[in-house]
Amino acid sequence: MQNLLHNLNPEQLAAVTLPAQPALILAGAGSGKTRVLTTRIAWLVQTGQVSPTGILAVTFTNKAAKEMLSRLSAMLPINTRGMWIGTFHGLCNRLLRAHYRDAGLPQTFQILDSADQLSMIKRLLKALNVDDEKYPPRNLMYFINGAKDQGLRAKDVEAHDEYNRRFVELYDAYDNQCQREGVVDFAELLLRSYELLSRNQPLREHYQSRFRHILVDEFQDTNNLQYNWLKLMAGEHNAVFAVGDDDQSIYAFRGANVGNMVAFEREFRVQNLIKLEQNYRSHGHILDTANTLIANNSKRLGKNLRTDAGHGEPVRIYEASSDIQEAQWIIEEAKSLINEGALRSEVAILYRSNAQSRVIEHALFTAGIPYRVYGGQRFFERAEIKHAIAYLQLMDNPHNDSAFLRVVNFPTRGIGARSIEQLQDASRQYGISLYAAVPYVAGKAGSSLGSFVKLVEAMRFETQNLPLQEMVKVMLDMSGLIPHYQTEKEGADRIENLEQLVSAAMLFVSEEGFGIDSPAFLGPKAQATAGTPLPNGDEVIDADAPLPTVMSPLSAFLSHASLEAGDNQAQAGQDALQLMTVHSAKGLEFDAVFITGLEEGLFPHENSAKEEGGMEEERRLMYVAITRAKKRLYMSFSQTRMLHGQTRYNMKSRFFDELPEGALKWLSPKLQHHWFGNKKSAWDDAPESGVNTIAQSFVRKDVGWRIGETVAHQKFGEGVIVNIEGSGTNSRAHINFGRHGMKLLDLNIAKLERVGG
DNA sequence: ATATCCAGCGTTTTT
DNA sequence: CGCTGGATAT
Repeated sequence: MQNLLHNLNPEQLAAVTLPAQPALILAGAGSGKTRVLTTRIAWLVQTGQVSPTGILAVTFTNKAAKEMLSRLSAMLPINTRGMWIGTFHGLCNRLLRAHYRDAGLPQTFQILDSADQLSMIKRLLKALNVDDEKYPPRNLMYFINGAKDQGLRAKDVEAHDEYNRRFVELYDAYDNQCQREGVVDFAELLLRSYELLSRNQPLREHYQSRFRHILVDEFQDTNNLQYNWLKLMAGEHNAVFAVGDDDQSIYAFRGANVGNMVAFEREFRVQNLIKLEQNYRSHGHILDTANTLIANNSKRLGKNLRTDAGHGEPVRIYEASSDIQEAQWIIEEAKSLINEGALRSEVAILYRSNAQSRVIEHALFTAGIPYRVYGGQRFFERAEIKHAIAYLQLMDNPHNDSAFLRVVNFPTRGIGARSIEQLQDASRQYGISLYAAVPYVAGKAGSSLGSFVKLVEAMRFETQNLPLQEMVKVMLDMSGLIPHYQTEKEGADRIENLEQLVSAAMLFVSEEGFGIDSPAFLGPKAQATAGTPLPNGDEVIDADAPLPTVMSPLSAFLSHASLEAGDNQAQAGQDALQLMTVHSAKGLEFDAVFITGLEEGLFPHENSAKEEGGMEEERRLMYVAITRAKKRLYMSFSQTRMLHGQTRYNMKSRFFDELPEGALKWLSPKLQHHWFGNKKSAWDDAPESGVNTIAQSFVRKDVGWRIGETVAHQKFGEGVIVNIEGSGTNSRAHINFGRHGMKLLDLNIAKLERVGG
């Protein structure tokens, strides 16, 4: 135990060893948050205060859960089985699998990912003859998910007008359809288990008496439903240990509610509030920069990071003439960092929106520097994998209409739109799944559909009692997917991925313990004598009953495929520069970080101005970006940028005005906007020549002002001339005043001053 | 049933 | 600019 606690600072130690009471840990960036969480669990177990089965630890991502698990097994001699450590969704899935009957779900219920959900909604709208111009599927999806995240069923949603009433109706119809098909979306996993626990008292009390300690990671990211779920699990007596950082709350747009931190403090009457402000990641100037910036936010719980590391290097700021030139500068700097011995994987290039990566990628590609872009397509999201998964889904639950439609005619087997229409009519008429409706379709369509049903049934029959990876192999053989892709020109990669699916299944079996000697493979009879009672309504059984009794390996694998879509970074393996959005950088750290495109409209993003609290969220995002850097931080912005096919002239980000001058070093002379003045500007010697010539073509000498020029206005401050129209006494200019927005000013009336010229 | 064209659109994302 | 999805042509 001494080992466990040594090397903790006083605040960390205090947090780790708090009594079994509600606690809120405000953990700043790089303050050892994960360490505190895992050490707390290890300490509780090791001091005998709680058995491993009494621990419930919740995270948002699978990555975080895995990290916690692996650190724990390094700390504790005992195995971590029996602890519930996972994502909200993963844990809810576990709960629902164990108590599927009480939850009103079929044993083989399947999980829709966002793409499945959207296609299901589209299908529903079509079936109900709803105008999808008036009710866009995407909006309906947001509506449904938003309501579920608030814990609201269709009947609970208040609609104030006809339009919204229709949304509510469609929400209800959607839920009914899901129930018919035996599928649940992500939000449903949470809502369903929330409802299960709240109406089933014995079950609730069972879990409440089990989980004495509930630990929550990234608490600032919880939505209202998750918060209420936690409240239910905690009951009156369990100790909730919430760790979070309000300054790093950047997911309001998807329902996260920072207010949960304050609510938690109040509702749980938190007596133990500990701030972790000692930062072990960044050098002083970087930290000062972060602190000074975030101090501009008014809604904060209050926290100031400190470091023992010394000032370190100043934060370098660079003004580029164009996005292309910005990219070239980044690459030059990155090159010299690497020459100085930096690892490529320790250098990150961050941007606000994905579209910005293109220019940077292009430059990196040309320069032949290995790089890796995060946020690409994930393994289980690939089309060929989705098709294979759909076959597996049909084998496990043939009433999944989405899966049915995806592969009924893939590879093509002569089942066209007309056959499907007939089938959908029948399914609607009898209120049954497409699969079940097949016998009701007559004629040629009926017979080709019939042979598809026979195929699925043959797959089920052939794979009975086979290990999971063999099931996948048989499915691949019988489906005809591989021959189909063999005839495609780009099919080789797809076939390779399909083969990887077999490996994924194998890996899953070995990791999750669905091995060959697990009861699942002993067949139904052996299972019945294995002595584990099946869950039913009369008896509370714990979700720790050996999983195969509640979930077949196939069901488990399909859950895994939906809940953990796989790696989302390309070209893993080699040492490469790291490119990603600021959002995906959260939780990571790098020796050197570039924050790029720091311009009004981009970062802070223009849309954030419209939203309540939007600007503060952008500032937190900037805070997250800054605090990713350990030793060296660069920030850059550009005077012109190609966005959506047109050139934009942006002001530099307002965030520059909120940084401590003493910690900064401007690499380019300030105020270089006089492109066409007498002085030679810094980038006249730049390797590319596009910008000046393009801009020059817009010079309007007759009105005395130039496009791209920075001007100052008494009321609006500094702005950039974006366009000039008219001439002489009738000339007006569109000027981008950044935070004051775009203005159209009469050049003969407005009193403008040149800036820097 | 597949290829090709064009209109429309464009913040952030995990499960 | 570059992608997606719907509509049309072969």
